[in-house]
Amino acid sequence: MNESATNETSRTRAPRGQVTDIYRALRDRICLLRYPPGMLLGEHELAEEFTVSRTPVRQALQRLEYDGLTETRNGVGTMVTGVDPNAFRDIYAFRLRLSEMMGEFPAEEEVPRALSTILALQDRLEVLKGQRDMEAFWQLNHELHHATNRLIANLALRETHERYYFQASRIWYSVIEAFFEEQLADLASELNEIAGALRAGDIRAVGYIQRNHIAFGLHRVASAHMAD
Amino acid sequence: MNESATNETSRTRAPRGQVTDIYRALRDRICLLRYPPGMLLGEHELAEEFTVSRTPVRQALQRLEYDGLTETRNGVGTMVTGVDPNAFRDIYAFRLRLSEMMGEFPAEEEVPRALSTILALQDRLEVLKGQRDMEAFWQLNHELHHATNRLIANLALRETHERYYFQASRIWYSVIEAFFEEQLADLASELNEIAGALRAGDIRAVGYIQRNHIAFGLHRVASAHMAD
DNA sequence: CACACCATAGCTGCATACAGGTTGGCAAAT
DNA sequence: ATTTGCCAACCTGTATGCAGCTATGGTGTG
Repeated sequence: MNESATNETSRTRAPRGQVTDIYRALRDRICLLRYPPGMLLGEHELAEEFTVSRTPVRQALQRLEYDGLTETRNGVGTMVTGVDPNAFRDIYAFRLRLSEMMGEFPAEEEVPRALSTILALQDRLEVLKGQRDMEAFWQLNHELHHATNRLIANLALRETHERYYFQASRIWYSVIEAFFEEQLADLASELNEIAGALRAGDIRAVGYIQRNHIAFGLHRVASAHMAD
Repeated sequence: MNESATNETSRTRAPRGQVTDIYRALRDRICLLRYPPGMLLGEHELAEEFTVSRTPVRQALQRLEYDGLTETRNGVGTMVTGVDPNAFRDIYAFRLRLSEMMGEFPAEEEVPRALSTILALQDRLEVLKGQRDMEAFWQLNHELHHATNRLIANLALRETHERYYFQASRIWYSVIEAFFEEQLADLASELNEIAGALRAGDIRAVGYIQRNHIAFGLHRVASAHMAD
């Protein structure tokens, strides 16, 4: 099991060292829902897995807590945070606005790379249609995010865009299973639209496409919660 | 010397413990420029000052590094980061957009408290006009920021607004002295305008006022850098 | 006198021991 | 049988020792 294959996230201010590796591994596990909300993590246990002492593990966990992905309580452990409905609405509303903003800071030179990434993702999505592989689906979403993130020329916006993507990604937990086919179709058309926009070199359009699909997802989650 | 008087910053996800105290104290010192860019901090030294071991100090320093306020190099120490002109432009452009966004998430119930805070700040600014007390000026700016920050009803936007405020505040380092009177006058009119907007209950206006004054500051910094 | 090399002091990164806190279960009393 | 109080196991928070790295100053040589 090669955990170090954290596919080189868009390093904004490239930090280095094994702490960052652990951080990324845990963050991906949380966002890929292999560590579902409410799960309790032990420092000693993780230290054993990564073959280090508790110290670097603690550092990684503290960064996760700072990101709002976990919550550490003395004498208990570190828990993957759940989904606070209020925070959830805030994050989504904010992400809508961030996506709309993307077009204001276009990184033109990244368009070719992004396009080729998107095309590759389309192929992989085709393969996915037969199965019901959640994790692969998540991975695909992640890579789409990274591809579009690189189209942002503004460092601050890019950081924020990424930050809240990770926070938002866990929210699908409750709806992912119920709406799997719909989301698959949605992602397919999103990829299509983005490919078209990139061929036209229109980064602003990419932002709006992303915004709309975030809104669709928001609607889906909202209706799922109505059903409660 | 009572360092624990870190005037209770707008706790978004209230973390507690002495690590956070140390973090806030150091962050304020950096943003108040008592620790100027390039300054080297030693863990042992800080540990002595706060009467703790290196461990909590290290945690605070790591959070500062994560915020982009410091940079830690092995074998050397932790250095207060300088001002990268590119990052500087990005942060300012982003902050402009964030301020414009404020009006979309108004926290109406906070208006009275904000107004009374602003009025108090006006009085304190009057006192300041005679002297040339940089630190008091900074403190005033900080409190203005906190007052307006509370007017944002969206947690994600509020966090981001705060995050980049702290990053941006250090940038004035190079211009603060040259433009002190101008900035004093600017702050006075900003307070006036905000007071007016708050009396009208118009939070959107507060955002636009803030946006404009950020833009003024940006122009000032830019022209100062032209002079190089 | 200039330059290169090396030793050394000081710093951060990591590991580990200890202290403080929380939880769950067991036992005893009602 | 139920409830209550206590204790023990486990977990995080903190302190400290050690290893690795960096910079600097002094020394030896050209």
